[in-house]
Amino acid sequence: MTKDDTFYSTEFLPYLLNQAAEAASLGFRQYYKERYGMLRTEWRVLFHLGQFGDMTAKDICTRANIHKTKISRAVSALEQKRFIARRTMDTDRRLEELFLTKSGKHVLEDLQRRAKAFDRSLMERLGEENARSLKRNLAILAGLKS
Amino acid sequence: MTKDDTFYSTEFLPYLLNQAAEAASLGFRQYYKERYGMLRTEWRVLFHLGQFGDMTAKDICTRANIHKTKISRAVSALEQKRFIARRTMDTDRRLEELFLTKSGKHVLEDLQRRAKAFDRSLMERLGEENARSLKRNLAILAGLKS
DNA sequence: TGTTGTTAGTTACATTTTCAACTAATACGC
DNA sequence: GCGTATTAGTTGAAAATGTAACTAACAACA
Repeated sequence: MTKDDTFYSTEFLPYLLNQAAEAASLGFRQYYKERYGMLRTEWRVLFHLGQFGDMTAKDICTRANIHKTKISRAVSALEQKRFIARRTMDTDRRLEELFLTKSGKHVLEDLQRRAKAFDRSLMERLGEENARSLKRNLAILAGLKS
Repeated sequence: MTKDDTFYSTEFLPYLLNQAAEAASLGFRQYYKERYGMLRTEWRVLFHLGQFGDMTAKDICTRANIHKTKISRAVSALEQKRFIARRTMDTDRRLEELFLTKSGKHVLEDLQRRAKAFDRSLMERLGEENARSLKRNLAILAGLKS
C-alpha cells in the first residue's frame, strides 16, 4: 500500500468545473452588472426570452433549470428596469407570458453581441478543436445531451 | 444580413460551465451536507488542509481563490465541529496555522474516498479520453495552467 | 355543483454570501 | 524608536439565495 492515494483538488472534476466556471464568467458578469445592474439570473431570463420568444416563468425554470423563486425575483427586477413586461394569458390565468420591451431588446442585443465576443475570446484561449470538445463534454455533464 | 446571428445559451461557454458545474457537484454536495452538515467552502478548506498539510487561512484563500471572509467563517464552522484547530504562529502572531484534528482526519478520509469514487463515476460517463481532455481544458480556463 | 388535488407564481423567513469597516500585529522609512 | 503603511483575520450590515408556506386559478371527478 503506497502512500500515493493522495487525491488532489485539481483532479476533482466538480472543483475544476467550479473554478473554471467562476473564472470564465467573471469578466462578462462584471459587464452586465456594472452597465445594467443585472444579476446573473436576470441576464439568463433575458437571454432565454431572446432565444425562445415570449414564454412563461415556468418555461424558463424548466429550460434553464432554475428555481421558480429565483426566476420570480429576476422577473420582477427586469420588470422594474422596464426590460420586460408580462401579460396574463386568457387560456389559463395562472400563466403570465413574458416578453421583451423595446429597451429590453436593445439591452439584450448589446449583451448578446458582447457575449458572443466574450465566448470567442475564451475559445481562442483553448483552440478551436479543444473548445469544441470542451463544449460537447460540458453539455453531457449538464444533462443537455445524453 | 441573415437572421441567423441567433446566439444560443447552450453555446455560451460560461453558461455551459455553470450548468455542468451545478449538475456535477450536486450529488457530492448532498453527501457532505447531510452527513456532516458542511458547506462547500468547509469541504474545500478540509480538502486543502489534507492536500498541503497545515497552512494558514491566507494560504487557502490564495490557493483556492476564495475570499477571506468566506474562509474565516468556514474555519470557525470547522473549528466548532472539532474537525480542525488552530495555533498562532510564533514567527508572526497575525498568522494562524490550521490543522486537522483526529476526527477531522477521519471525516476527510471518508470524504476523499467518496470524492474519488464520485469523480470516477462522472468520468465514466464521458469516457477516459474525453474526461482527460475535459480536465485539461478546465485547468486552462481556471488559470491553473497557462 | 362541490370537493379534492395540482399547478404558476409570490411571499416570508432562515441561511449564506458579499462588501466595507474594523482590530491586532508586522514592516518600512526615517 | 516612532509614525505610517500593510497584512491576517474578524465582524456587522446589506444583498442574494434557498426553503417552505401561501394564494389564486385550474382540473378531475363524484
